[in-house]
Amino acid sequence: MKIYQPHTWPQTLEAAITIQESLSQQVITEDQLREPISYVAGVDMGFTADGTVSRAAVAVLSFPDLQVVETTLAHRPTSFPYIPGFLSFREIPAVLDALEKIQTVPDIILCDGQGIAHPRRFGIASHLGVILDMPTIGVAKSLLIGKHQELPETRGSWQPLIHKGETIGAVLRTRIGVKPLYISSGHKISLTTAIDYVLHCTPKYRLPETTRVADKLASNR
DNA sequence: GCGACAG
DNA sequence: ATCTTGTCGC
Repeated sequence: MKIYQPHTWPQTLEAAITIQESLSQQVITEDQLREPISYVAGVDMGFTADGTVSRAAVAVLSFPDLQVVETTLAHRPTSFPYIPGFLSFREIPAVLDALEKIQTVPDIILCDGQGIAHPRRFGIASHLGVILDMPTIGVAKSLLIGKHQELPETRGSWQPLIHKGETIGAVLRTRIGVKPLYISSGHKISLTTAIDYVLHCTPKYRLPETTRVADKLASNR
């Protein structure tokens, strides 16, 4: 798919914050999808043992049957350290390289990490969504910010994630007896719709099939 | 000032 | 994220 290069990549946290505060104003948390959805994609990152090389993987699956239709990989030198709150600056460059190779343009992208459940409401899913101007969902395995009530053990149960009095996402149980997932709107999708799609993509395991396929490729296994 | 902290 | 062995359960 064709990628329109957005902004230049910052070299300081101060510059990164300026970008986040500016672009976060473009995030849309209402449904603006092209339905019916035919393809969903998952993106994930892996790094070489010494961390100097980033490896991005993209997996496009058909929807709703979830069959793998295409995968791509991209490598590039790691250029930004991991700093909580700034994950996108470390991972998006390589992700864009991998997405550029994709022939089957997905209708929704599930990202590893937060959407608007972020200090400045601009996690990696939102950042990628704004750059691509397409629907993205934040699917994180752990909490970055926010608080929530206890979650029932039933699959599909969820609780709103609250930060500074506002609902920024949801804690979702995709399987009984395992840790929940942290879901949030990335761009052009509402929280409830995002939850629906995540549940549809997790028929058997804790993580979405999209993420599992991309994960395996990114970890080089 | 003291903790918390996506991957 | 990555480094690591065995172990519990379907």
